[in-house]
Amino acid sequence: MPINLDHLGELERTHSCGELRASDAGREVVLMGWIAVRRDFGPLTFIDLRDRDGLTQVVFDAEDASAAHARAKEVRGEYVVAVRGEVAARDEGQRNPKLPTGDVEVRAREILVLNEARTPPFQLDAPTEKLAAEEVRLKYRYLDLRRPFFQKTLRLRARVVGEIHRYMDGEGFTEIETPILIKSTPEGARDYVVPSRLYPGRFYALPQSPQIFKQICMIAGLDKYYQIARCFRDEDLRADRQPEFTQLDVEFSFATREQVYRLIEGLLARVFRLVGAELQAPFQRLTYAEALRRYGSDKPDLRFGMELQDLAPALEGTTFAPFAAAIEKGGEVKGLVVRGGAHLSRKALDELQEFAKRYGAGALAWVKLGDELSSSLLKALGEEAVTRVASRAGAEKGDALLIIAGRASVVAASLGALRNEVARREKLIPPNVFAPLWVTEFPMFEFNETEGRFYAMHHPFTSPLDEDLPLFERAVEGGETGLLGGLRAKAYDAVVNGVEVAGGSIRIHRRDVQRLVFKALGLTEEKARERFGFFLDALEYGTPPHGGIAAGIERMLMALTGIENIRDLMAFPKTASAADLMIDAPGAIDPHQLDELHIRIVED
RNA sequence: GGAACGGUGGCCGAGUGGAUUAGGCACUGGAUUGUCAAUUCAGACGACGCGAGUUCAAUUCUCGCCCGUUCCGCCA
Repeated sequence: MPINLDHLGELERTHSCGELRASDAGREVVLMGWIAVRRDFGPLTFIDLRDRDGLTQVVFDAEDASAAHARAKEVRGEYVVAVRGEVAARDEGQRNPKLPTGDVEVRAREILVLNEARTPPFQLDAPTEKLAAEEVRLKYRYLDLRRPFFQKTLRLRARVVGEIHRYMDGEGFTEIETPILIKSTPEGARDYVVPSRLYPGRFYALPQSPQIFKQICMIAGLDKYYQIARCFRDEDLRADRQPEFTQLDVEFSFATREQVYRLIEGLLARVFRLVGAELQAPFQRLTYAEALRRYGSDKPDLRFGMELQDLAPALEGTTFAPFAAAIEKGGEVKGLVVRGGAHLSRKALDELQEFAKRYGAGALAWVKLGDELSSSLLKALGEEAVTRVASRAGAEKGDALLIIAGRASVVAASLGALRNEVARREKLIPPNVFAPLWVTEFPMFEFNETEGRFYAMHHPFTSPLDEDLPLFERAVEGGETGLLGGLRAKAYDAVVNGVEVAGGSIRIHRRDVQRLVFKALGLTEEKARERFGFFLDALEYGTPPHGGIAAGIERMLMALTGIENIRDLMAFPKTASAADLMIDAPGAIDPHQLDELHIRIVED
């Protein structure tokens, strides 16, 4: 049934719903917001009024203000109202310690109903475990975002971005915008593409990152560039990946790696201070090779130990086929010690094996040092060998040892993932700890087995280590292609708590080195010209040495808050199949629009 | 491209080869002067994701598809 609405008129808010305290008692205030809940006691009615700042309890007393009280009976959940009244300190026993405003209430003299609301499709104040499915919440995103959780995280996000601007400005960087409609470049992720109306059959691409433009800025003498840039990648999604996301993009001239490290350490320290966390600079450093060897990951979570142990030395001469084969073929046998893991059940170990198999592991062997020794390897190796392996790994009484054998890449991937999984399950990750590090010396190239050729691990503009340059020349000009896999790049990632928050490199500024890279990638001079001609030209007009980094805003927030889902850190995210459930995108377009764009749809 | 898990009223959630198909929240009306996820009484609404198959009978079993989440591949 319809309710007659009041006009806001010239009435103005005096306070938000989150800021009144006992010291405000006696003050006449005007609050505006949404009805969170109404509690009706007949002549006495309470309303929790909500806005972005919090909740304030408003009391309507039929004796004090009968008109307002009657009006308050008509409002329902999510109605929008303005309340004028007096702040009153609550009596002992009536305070609500759960609310910052819980020591006061507003005794209403007047209520204006500014808008009504349909009954919401889901409960905004449901406890986390009873929260409506994300599918429903994404469809009604504007309601979901009213929840304090999003009000809080989105404002934190804004504060982070604000802090970044202040820091970069203070460091003398110039904010420069680069275009969104650009051209598709080969390699890297799939592009999102925009058809051109004026050029039939031609397309713009949305940037995967402003990479080339920021290097052009360096060639242009802008010296210190930054931008908070939207990036687009048409690849399958994950809990930490969205088709569009935001990066702090940075590039500066005459850059050394050490300067980049210092800049970003300062930035992350400032940003993390917003949540009261102190990051110790300089950050620890691990080379890519060492990170993989010790943690099985190029973004190790250093909040806990549990390093991978090489068990091959304790297995010399073993006849146990899986281990013997792995070692013989140049693979590895490695394990990780789970402190206090002897209690792990057979079922739990089976689950962990299933987990490891996703990463290509053949099997998961285990040893438990409980009251008595138990192990999946007891029959195959015998008690003595099992004990030797366990002691080699550093396992002690009460521990468990998890072992995987196989190709080095599989052992690293599966044990690295297992390390995180076990730490999470066994609660071995200390709370409120932040462990930042730099991973350095990434390989220049990565061999793609399916395509039988090398790809740039970072991107094709990444500079090799100076000392690897002679090797690089030999590999490319001397045809010793096999050497490419061993070349190291001036590339680096910043990692916090296992989250890759930033990645970058010193770039190539010399035309001759750039030529070598293209050649190594199998790009002919003509192909390179066709795709990057303008850039290769630019490189020949006095390019300063330069380098930079890009830091994912959402990734930073994940590390900062511990929130594991990127969708919870963006206002309007897409589903795992890249759909927007609120606006129902992507959508079909008008045949007339298709004509204009010279596009015909082919049904398959 | 592959895999796992899930889809039951507006929301959460139990359940079953067959019967009037739990319960809670939300909703509507009443009672109610200190609640804060108020309480209480009454009421109304109304669902088994879609399609095919098996069966006398399918929300339940089978297959395919769609949607959501997570993971592998992919993401320079």
